[in-house]
Order: sequence, then C-alpha cells, then structure tokens
Amino acid sequence: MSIESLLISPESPPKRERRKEARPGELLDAALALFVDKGFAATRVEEVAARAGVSKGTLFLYFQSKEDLFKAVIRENIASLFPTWNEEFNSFQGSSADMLRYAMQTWWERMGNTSASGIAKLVMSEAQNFPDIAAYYQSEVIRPGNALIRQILARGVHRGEFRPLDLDQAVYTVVAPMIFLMMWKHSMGACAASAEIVDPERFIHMQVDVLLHGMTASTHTPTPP
Amino acid sequence: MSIESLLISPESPPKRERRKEARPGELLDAALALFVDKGFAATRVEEVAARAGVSKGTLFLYFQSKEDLFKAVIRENIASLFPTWNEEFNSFQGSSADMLRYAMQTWWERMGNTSASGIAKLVMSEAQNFPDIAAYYQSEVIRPGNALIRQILARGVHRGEFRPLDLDQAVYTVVAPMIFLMMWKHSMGACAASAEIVDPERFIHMQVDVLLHGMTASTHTPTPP
DNA sequence: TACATTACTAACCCATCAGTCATTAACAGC
DNA sequence: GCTGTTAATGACTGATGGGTTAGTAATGTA
Repeated sequence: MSIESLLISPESPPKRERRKEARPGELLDAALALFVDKGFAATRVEEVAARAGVSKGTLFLYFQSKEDLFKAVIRENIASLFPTWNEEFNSFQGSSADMLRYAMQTWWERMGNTSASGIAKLVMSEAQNFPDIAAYYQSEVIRPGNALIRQILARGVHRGEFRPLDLDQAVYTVVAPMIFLMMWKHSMGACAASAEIVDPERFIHMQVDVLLHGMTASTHTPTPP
Repeated sequence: MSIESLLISPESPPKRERRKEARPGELLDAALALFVDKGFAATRVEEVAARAGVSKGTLFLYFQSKEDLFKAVIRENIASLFPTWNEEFNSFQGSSADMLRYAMQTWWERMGNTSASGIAKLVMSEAQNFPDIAAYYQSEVIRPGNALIRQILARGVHRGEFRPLDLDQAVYTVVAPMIFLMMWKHSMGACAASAEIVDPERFIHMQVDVLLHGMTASTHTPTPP
C-alpha cells in the first residue's frame, strides 16, 4: 500500500482505473440515461463520458462515433426483449381477451415504465436524421412486435372469440395507443405545465375495454359501407 | 428601364429587393418546410434564409433567434385551426357515430395531410428541449382539441347513442390513434426501408370501426373487474 | 527493478453554425 | 438629380462540440 493511499481518505478511488471489460456497459448506461433525458443531439459525448466516470477520449476507444454509440444503446436495450416474450405467449392458456389484456399491461410494465420507452421515443424523434437506425428499429423491434400482436388477434379470430378482422390493420389498433402512451410520457408528459396528465393504468384499461368491446364477436349493427 | 435589364435575361430579378412586409411570412414558410423535413436542430438558419430568397442577416432582422423563429412557426400554423372547427361541429346534425367518423376523417384531411402534422411531430420530439413551446402547444392545441372530441362523445352518451363512458379517458381513445398516425408518417413512415406502410385511410377506417363497435350502446358482456 | 504493453487522459484541432456589424444598394421625398 | 433613410447583405466572430493524438500511469512479466 502506498503512502498516498494512507494519507488521503480511505475509499478514495485511484485516479486511473483500468477496467476494460466494464467500460462499454457503463458508457452505454450513461448514454441511455442522458439520451432519454435530453435527446440525442442535445447530449454531448463529454457528458456521457463524465457520467461513466471516464474521459472523452476513452469513449472513442470503445465506440467509433457518437452515432455508433446511439446504435449500440438501442441494440443493447431492445433486442433482448422479444425472445422471452414470444416464449411466454406461445404457452399462454387463457382466453384471447385475457391474452390481449395481459399483453398490453405487460408491455407497459416492461417497456413503458422502463427507459426502453425513452428509446422508442428517441428513435421516432430522430428517425429522419438516422435512416439506418430507423430501419434497424423497424426490423428488430417493430416487425417482431407486430407479429406478436398479430398472433394474439389471429388466435382470437380462429377460436371465434373475436369477430373476423382485417389483421393488417387491427394490429395497429393495439399498437397505436401503446406507442402514443410512450411518446406522450416522454414529451408532453415530461412538461410540468401540462395540467392534464394521462394516467397509464387507466388509459390502458380503457383502451383494452373499448378494443375488446369492439373486436369481440357479438350481435351488433355493422357500420354502414 | 436600365441598360442592364435589357442586356440580361428579361425576368432576372433584381439582386436586392426591399419587401419588408413579405419577408416574415416567406421566412416562416421556409422554416416550416425545413423544420418538418429535417428537424429543428438539423436545420441551419442559413438554409431557411436561402429558401426564403434572403441572406442570413436578414432573417435576424425579423426574428431575434433561431428558437424565436421556431416558436413563431408553431404559433403561425396552429392557432388558426380551431375556431372554424368548433363552429362546424356546433351545427352538426347527423348521428354521433357519423360525427365521430367525420371528425377523424376531417382531422386527417386538414391536419394529417398538411404540414400541421409535421409540426405536431416536431413539438412532441423537441418538447423536452423547449418546455415553453410544449406548454403553449398544450394550452393552444391539445386542450381545445380534447375539448372538441369530448363534446362529441358527451353528445353521443347524452343521446343514448354511446354507452356511458369515462370521458376523461375515452377522449384519448380517439386522440391516441390520430397522434400515432401523425408521428408515424413523419418518422418511420418517412423511412423508405420500412416495408410495411400504414395506409392512413384504411387505418382510420379500422379505428373508427372498432371505436364505434366498442362505444356504441349495445348488449354486451362487460369486462370483468 | 527493469522493461513491455496498453488502458486511459488531457490538451489540442478544426469544422460547423448561431448571431453581429460595417457597408451597400434600393426607394422616397424634395 | 440629390440626399436621407433603411432594408438587405455577406464577411466576420466566438463558442460549441465531435473527433484525434501525444503522452502518462497502471499492470503484467521476468
């Protein structure tokens, strides 16, 4: 133990730590938090580095560019979600109505309430400026997500629980309110001045309620052509 | 007529025009187009000036700053919409179902298909960075918009055409898909790689269909508590 | 303890771009 | 025409921030 470490406070960390393994993860966490909080363009790489307890130069040792960092953040935080979801729903036993309700509530618990929703908002906000990120998100998140919803609806229709549906469109009936909710939370919702705040739980409850009323097979006068 | 104007092409515009009245409007139009197309941060004020046929210095004669320009664009393009709408719906005669369908289709025709939808997307994207703009949008657009929808739903419930609804939540049942559609158009929709494109007309048709099925007064097993 | 390797840093570079200002040219009144 | 006023310009500035690199300190090895 050196003289210095005895003179200064016991838990003072060394000025330079060498932890090659831990850096990328810590940088990604820092970037996620800051990107979600301030947006991509408004976040300086030096801030990200500082939050990760590292200098700016170090960041560029692990990521080629700021945009590269952005892509890595998305990959890290979204890609891993769907495999488990698919599994979970393949073994679902209850009614299709319960399944849809469960899906939407779970969506909010595991995405909406986490920083993953911030990423979704970020991607939609910056899609024009980063077409390849948009394309990546499209193929890795949106397509599998839609496929999952579609499965549920198809199951309901096949079992006679839902009335026949144009599945291509009906999928968006489920997706749209969830996307809206995530966007809202990270834009108008963050604005303190907004007096009317959308309460996620009540919102989802109402959405499911109307959706199931609207899609369930029942005697009802159809809409005129 | 001067010698120069005879020598060069007939319709060559003079280098410097003095049109104090027309400049602000032209600058706002240019800014609107570019902001919607490229986003706020990614648009350079010099581009805006160039598109308006003017130099950068001139822009700063009419707007204090880039942010000031942004605010002016929003104010200019949003404020004027609601008075006519309110009038239109106060004199509506048909059923509430028709009214709701008409409202959503009209929304798309007059906002979704115009650059107003681009502004909505912009505001939601940049809300964190411009809290006062978010607040302004909240009070000048969202609140009156919600009030309008709420009126329609209340009318339907009052007339016995819709089942009793939690209006505070039901409003968002209508609003969410429209916001989603506008966001989508200007983010993922603009990305050419996105194979699945949401078709606005079909989307709205399906939304209205499910909504009316879901909200119309009819015999139906309610959702369990 | 000497040396080699490399994770890490801090100072630097430079392109970009919002905002300024001295100068210029268009127009009005005489 | 002449002259005063002002709309318009474009070269300039200053700050910001992404990316680079020469050099430093931590660690391993013998």
